[in-house]
Amino acid sequence: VARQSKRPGRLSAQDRDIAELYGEIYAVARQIPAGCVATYGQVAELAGLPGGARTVGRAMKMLPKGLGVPWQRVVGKKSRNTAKVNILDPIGGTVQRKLLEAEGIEFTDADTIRLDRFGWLPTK
DNA sequence: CTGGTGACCATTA
DNA sequence: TTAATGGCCACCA
Repeated sequence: VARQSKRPGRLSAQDRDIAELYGEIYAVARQIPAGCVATYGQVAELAGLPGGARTVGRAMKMLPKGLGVPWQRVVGKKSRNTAKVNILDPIGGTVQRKLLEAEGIEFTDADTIRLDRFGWLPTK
């Protein structure tokens, strides 16, 4: 199937446009209540992007300031029941932990959060 | 187009 | 538990 020679409109993620995609991601992130965290994969799934965790990460990276999106509440997954803040990240760095602690989130380790205590349970 | 990169994740050893 | 591997998908050179 020689379909790629045309480059129609890069519809990799179904038929959603990129801007709409990021808008959806930001909309989901805004729904995370203070004092809770959600994983990248969780946000991706709620935004209609199963398996698009990296896309969420990229959306957060390019997040414009002043949009009111609580980026600090989107964290990486460590194990089945824990999430982690990447302290080594040059963007969020240690700032993310301070912001989360200011919202009442407690760390069980230098970079670990227990999801059974602070994980966001979406109100289906 | 190709190839490399990464605010990720699941699986395997 | 950690480390390595493969997959994922948008972005960039």
